Amino acid sequence: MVTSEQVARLAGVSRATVSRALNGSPRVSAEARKRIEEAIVSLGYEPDVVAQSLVRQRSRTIALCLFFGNDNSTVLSRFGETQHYFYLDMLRDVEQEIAVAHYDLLLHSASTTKKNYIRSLQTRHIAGILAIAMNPTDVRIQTLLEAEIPTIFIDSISQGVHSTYVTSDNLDGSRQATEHLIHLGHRRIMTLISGTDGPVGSKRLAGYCQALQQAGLPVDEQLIYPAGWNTEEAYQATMTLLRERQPRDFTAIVAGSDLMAIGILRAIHESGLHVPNDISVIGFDDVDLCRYTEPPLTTIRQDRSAMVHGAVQRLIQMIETDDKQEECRLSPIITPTKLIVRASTGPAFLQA
Amino acid sequence: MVTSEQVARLAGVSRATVSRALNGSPRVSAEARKRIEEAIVSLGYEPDVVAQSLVRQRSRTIALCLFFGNDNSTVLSRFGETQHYFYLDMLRDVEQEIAVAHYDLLLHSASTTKKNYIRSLQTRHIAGILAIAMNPTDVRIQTLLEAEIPTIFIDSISQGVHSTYVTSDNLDGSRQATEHLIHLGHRRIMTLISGTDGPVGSKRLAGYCQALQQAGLPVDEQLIYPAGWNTEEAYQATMTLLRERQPRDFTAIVAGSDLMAIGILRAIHESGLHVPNDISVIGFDDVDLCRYTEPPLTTIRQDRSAMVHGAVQRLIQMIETDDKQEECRLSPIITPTKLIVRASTGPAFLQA
DNA sequence: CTGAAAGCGCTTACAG
DNA sequence: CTGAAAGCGCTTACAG
Repeated sequence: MVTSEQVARLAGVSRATVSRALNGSPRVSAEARKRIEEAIVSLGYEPDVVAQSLVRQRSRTIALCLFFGNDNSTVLSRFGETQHYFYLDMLRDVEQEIAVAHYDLLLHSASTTKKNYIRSLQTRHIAGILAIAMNPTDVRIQTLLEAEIPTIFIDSISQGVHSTYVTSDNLDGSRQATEHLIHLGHRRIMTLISGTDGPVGSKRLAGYCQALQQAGLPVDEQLIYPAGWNTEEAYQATMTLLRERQPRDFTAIVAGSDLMAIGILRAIHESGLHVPNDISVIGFDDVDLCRYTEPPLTTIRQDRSAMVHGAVQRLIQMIETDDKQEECRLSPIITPTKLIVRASTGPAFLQA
Repeated sequence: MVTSEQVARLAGVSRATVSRALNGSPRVSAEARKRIEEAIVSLGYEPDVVAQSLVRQRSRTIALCLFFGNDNSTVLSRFGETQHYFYLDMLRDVEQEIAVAHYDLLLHSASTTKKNYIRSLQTRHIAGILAIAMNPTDVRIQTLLEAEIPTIFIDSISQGVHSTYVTSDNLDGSRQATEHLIHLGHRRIMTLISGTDGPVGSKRLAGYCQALQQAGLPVDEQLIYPAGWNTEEAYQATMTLLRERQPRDFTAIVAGSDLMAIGILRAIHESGLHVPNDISVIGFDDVDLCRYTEPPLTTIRQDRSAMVHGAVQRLIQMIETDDKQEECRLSPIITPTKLIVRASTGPAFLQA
């Protein structure tokens, strides 16, 4: 490995000067800077990131913390589960943004105890944390808040001195979805909804209710059906629904998410019914898969790019003000949503 | 931050002894060890990982290198593309295995030049690399080989002093798939295949041919149709196929992958045909999604767990022998595949 | 503008 | 079995 010592020798200066040149200090003469740059190129020098982290007491690394279960699972462990596909789609944008900002991304596996978890983040001198928690009451959220490491939450309404959050306008999105169905003539609109105790589910439910009320339609308890976020539970719930509700008392379904909608579509198919002629279905998220469902899924698009961009910018801003020992309370970001019409929704006139 | 200095003071020993106790050296008295352990607990001490990495000249970090395009993209950047879903499913198993072995996983974004890429891995003192390259001629494979960092490749046939690979028995899997269709009475079996210049595609094509030959069926060039690994290209290819082949000269399709099969199913649906009554379709990989396609997809399962377990064990073994300055050429691992029958394949007697 | 020196938190021969 | 000392590769007051 080439060290700064070798660069210094070749350039005829001290390691201190090499370091200054590298870090853009103004206190380096033009000649010295030139010789150093030449030496760096000819030796193929690149500073040792580990040594830099030690002396700076901070590495340019951002840790990803995904709390999807209540266990001490690994970051990606539950990505195979359909309820998390949306966040997965998000992850690649996260990596891209973080790379542009010259940070590394660490998938650090949670250790057994709460305290150790923070400690291990600290002993790695993590610069910041990007956190996604499915369960709003997950104790690890509080743990992160206490760690005093700059943290940005996605879809968790958690704020503090070193943390803030970014989320979609879930209420408005769900309102648009429901409104779309109302415009198509639907009057009995079911919603299969998840996590109404959490920030995402509760807003989506509220948006559904708001659209009905604005249209002068009653909010019927019978039309609000709870289910898990995943495809399988949505499938099971729909099967139950179609079996029990005879004659059927709804003509459309607002799904809590796209992956739930996929389960719903499957249940409707299996029951010998047609989408959208018999039942219209609308999703939420706009994952890539929507184009390939049968039929292609009408949905509400979350602006992933805006969410990720906002999240990373906020996080880096927190890291930098933290470096200067300043306090920094940043406001959250709420990104807009948008209706994407495909083929799973249609007019209600075909129904009884 | 609690340091080893503080632990040493509290335990009445030197930092050297604390370090020895921590690293399981036998040269520590029972009493000293006991006092040190107590001090560690009472102070909540955990060693600084960055400092350890510096002095050991090696961090307990494994870098993930995914080369999916020919660009300098980030690790996850192309995961939204359907052709990579299988590897994504794999990634969570990778993380799990690596966590169990007490290593961290780094998503390190590729820098611009070939040389810099290795340098930046080195300046981070990466212990090992887990690499997946879609394109067998990707120059970065060679770059990795030259880096002399322990590397395990998945699905790339690359070996060296510090590297080996793990892959499925793609030939046998594809043979099983084709045989399954032959057993169902199909005689004109199409294959939509990708990357026949690479290790995966070429083996799958070979398996298809082998099954036909063993059954005494001719290998007809007309039945081998190249397409990209992704859903969209498979969809387009199938649409073209169904349009151009009138009357249709095949009754079944062996897809290069599950995600290709999804595009194929969609094209068949849109053409007004039925799966499996008109055309049988079989995939490859057995991703989670297979259960939710319409109809559920018959496929060949790759043993992800075995692949990942083998990969991580091999990698760690290489890291450890590398630590001892020993040379270590490990043999590759070829994991078995298995036919999973669902509803997208059926008997051929319904066709003309 | 520049260099000598101290220090980040650990580990590891070396001497005892 | 144990401690003092050197060292991993860098940065940063400090003095000039």
